[in-house]
Amino acid sequence: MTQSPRDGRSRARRVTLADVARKAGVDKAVVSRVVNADPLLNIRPETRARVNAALKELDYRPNVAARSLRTAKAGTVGLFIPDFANPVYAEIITGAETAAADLGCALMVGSSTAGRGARSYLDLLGQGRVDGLLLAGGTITGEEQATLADRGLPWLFVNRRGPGSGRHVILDDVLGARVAVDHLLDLGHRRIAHVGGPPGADTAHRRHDGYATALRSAGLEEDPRLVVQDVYGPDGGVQAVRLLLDGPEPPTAMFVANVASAIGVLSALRARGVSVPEEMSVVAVHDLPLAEHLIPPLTTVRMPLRALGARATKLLLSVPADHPVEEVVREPIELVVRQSTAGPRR
Amino acid sequence: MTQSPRDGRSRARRVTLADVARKAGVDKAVVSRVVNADPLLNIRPETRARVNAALKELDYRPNVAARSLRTAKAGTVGLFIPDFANPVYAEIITGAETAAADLGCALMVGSSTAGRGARSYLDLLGQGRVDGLLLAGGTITGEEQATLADRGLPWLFVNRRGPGSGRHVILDDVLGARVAVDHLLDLGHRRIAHVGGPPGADTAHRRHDGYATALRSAGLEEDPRLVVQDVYGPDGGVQAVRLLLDGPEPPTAMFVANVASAIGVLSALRARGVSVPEEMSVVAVHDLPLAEHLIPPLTTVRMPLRALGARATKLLLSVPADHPVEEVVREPIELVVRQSTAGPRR
DNA sequence: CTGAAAGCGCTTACAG
DNA sequence: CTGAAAGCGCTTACAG
Repeated sequence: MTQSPRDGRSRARRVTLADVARKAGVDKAVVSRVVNADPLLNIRPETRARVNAALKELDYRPNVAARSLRTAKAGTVGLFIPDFANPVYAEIITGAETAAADLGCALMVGSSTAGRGARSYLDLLGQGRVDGLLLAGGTITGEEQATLADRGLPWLFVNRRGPGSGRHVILDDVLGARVAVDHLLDLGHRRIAHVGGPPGADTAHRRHDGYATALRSAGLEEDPRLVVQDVYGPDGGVQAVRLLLDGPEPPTAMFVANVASAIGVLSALRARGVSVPEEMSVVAVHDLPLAEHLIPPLTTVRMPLRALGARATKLLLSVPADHPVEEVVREPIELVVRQSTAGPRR
Repeated sequence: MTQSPRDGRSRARRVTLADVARKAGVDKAVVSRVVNADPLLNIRPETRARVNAALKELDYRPNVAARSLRTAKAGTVGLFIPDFANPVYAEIITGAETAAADLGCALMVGSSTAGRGARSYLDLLGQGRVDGLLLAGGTITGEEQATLADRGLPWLFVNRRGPGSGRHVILDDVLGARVAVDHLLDLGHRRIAHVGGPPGADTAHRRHDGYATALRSAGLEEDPRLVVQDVYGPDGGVQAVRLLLDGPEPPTAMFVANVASAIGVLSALRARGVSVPEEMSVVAVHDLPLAEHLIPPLTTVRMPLRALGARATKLLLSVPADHPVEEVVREPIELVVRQSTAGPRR
């Protein structure tokens, strides 16, 4: 605790509403209304001009704490993610950040990587630090959810459906998966494996759905030996390749639920001497700048992650906390064909 | 503007200090001192117990806005980065987040990806939203820096030296580069290229320094035709490979200033049929989980990015704004040898 | 050892 | 058309 009087903040006293009011020769209530563009304010143009001049001259900025205290609104939305290192969340964050800024709000992102998990993040939020909380991916315990509800904090699950919450915004993962699998089917593949996400993940569930649906539409039956579930990430992909290639009748193509897993899939295939796409086609969900530079460049399905983050932010801020939100973001999903997919060798 | 009275926040009135005081039968000043563990408070053990019981029973959480208004401290530190998608920043963020939490602070991260750049982020911060600002990477214009100073907001450059600021925390990039280049020298390489970062980047400058120093220590002279500067990122790497391989006397090894560029280097080398490490060794700064799964697995120099983020946060919060900070984080730098480096073919 | 009071900087009915 | 006043929930000298 440095309690020095010269700690840099006290340098110049901040400009307050009262300063502006004095300079403009009006009451601070008037200044407040001008600042907030109160539509009910009926003010003489010359008075408004005087106020605006004073505002500008003194470079007035409202004190956020005072405003928050008075209005019981923080002007901030929280976003909780599992890990900053996951580029999928980077896209969601960017979308949320943009939307929040458009609404005049700040965004406060927290992750569980910092160690203590969602609980300690919730503690930090305290009372009034955020107006609502976006919960992206990861897992929230029942206790944590109860804590949220206790605090009267509106929350919204992003990219996953919460346990019976009825408050979530997701992407059309079923369609995304279908697009990927249809691409493989169009190329002529019939033995198509699915490198799925972890059993607990809602996105994994929905992508598996899309995979099954696509096969069915093509008159194919799902072969359980061709479906592997593992963590999203390179290690999951490595593991999946081992299981799939050691099976009795290996696939000719793989639909990978996540681009991070696909990185592991490509490296494991190479390590085993399986060439892509000649001997194995690979397509994954989520496009990243990286995908183009993998070896070979990876065919992906681009999902509207930014739109997801933006939409979630808007809904969190506009829909009352006790109303249900169950939205699927309908921005276009795009197949990005690169060099990891080709027809099966015959 | 939804002005509905049922907006979810008003559901249950929040518990205030006064509620706790009433329940415990003391004045709220006492509760405040207990909550904040005021060392000057001399309180009868039984009174303290009563207060603590009431605190727990009502599940009291201080109102951050009220506290901030009173103390003129936000309890939040801001971190501004160029892009969430860059995994290097992910590590810095995680370090900062952990340190902030340890100090009882929240972290507010903003990026310039959201469009409007540093200026609009600064506007959002308004007055009192953060106690200080960490500026990682990227570029800050003189005007922006002036704005910062005007607001009396302490700031600190992270992983770069600000223009004459005298307030920064960086890593020992010179050493990191030396470690990488020494590794190549030890393997027997003599024609070692440098795929450097953009001319404006301070880290690029320091890594180039380390490269030059290492060569000199080995009695070698820097060949300007073997040094290429380009953006940090796969595209920069692709570009660099083209320039280097088309030269008169191509290198046998490449020291790449950034792992993101190395991804492009590997893919470009492969596209040109140059095998790694047989015909070309590649080593890059920054280790990522990804590096192990590149083809071939990439040899890297692991830099203490988390420690950097953590240290910067601590310094920002403890060193007065008008004092200089010029620190190099001395956590260990580690060479991670994988399969992209080998002796030169002869 | 504990209480009463002032005040941080705003916003918002209300009065004139 | 503009002003005076109350109050959001804290913290902190100060009084007793």
